Amino acid sequence: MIIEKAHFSAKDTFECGQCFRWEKVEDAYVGVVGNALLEVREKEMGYEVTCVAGEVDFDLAHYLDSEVPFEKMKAHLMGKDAWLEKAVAYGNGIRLLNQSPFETLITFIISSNNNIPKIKMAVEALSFTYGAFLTTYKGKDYYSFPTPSALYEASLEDLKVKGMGYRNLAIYNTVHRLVDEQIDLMAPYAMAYEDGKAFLKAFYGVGDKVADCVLLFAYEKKNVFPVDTWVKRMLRDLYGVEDKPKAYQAFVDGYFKDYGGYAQQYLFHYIRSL
DNA sequence: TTTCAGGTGGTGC
DNA sequence: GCACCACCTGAA
Repeated sequence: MIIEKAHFSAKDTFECGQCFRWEKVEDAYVGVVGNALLEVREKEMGYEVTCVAGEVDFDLAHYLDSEVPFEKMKAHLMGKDAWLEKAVAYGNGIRLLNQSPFETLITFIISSNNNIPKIKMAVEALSFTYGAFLTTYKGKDYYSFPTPSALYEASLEDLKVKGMGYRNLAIYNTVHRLVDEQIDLMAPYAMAYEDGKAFLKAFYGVGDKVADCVLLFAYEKKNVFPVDTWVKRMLRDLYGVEDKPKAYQAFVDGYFKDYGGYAQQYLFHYIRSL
């Protein structure tokens, strides 16, 4: 599969903090998605996506969010203000990936009060121990992200030492509830934003920010605008939003109503580069 | 040695 | 509601 460069860049997409299993290997990006090891390599005519090992049993174009009307969206966002204009130009190739609900839920629970290198290490450790071996590629072993039933076998202590730390309880509770209560993680796809958020926040360790990230990155709620400390700082410095919990939400709901998820990613990516 | 990092839940106003 | 704090951990 070839993706045109007009509205895609591997660096922008895989390094903007939405995913934790893609990394640059030599001159290409390599990542595990589902039961496949994918490679994205820049060529003259566009980015070539190939399956290195395993099976692509999902819609690859949809995973890469190819259906968005990028011209229209970018024109809309760039017209809003000078910051968005710069941010969209800077992160022009960002795509909001449509990721697996379970993997996104677990990895964003791990992300709370944490940083990207440590999150990546913890996710790799989980996959190595509880996932399925895919292949060895360029000297590195790759494993799929574990299923709920595989993670069910993990003890609290093992989750702790594998890099989850005190978040071990949140992971353990979430996985055990999913399996024991046979909770259907497909349900939020059909829910309105507020219902999906309540569904996710019912899991221990999931608050506003993690719930919003999962809704945006997995459940395709593309107007959701997750607010973390960086975004708070940005809203305060760029838009003069008052430093109070409700003020952020009120501003975001009003100002970033359309394409809020993309607006958040463009701005987030941009301010972190300054 | 102290502080901080891409939050959350518990506690006490 | 809102403010404050502990919490695994390791890098600066």
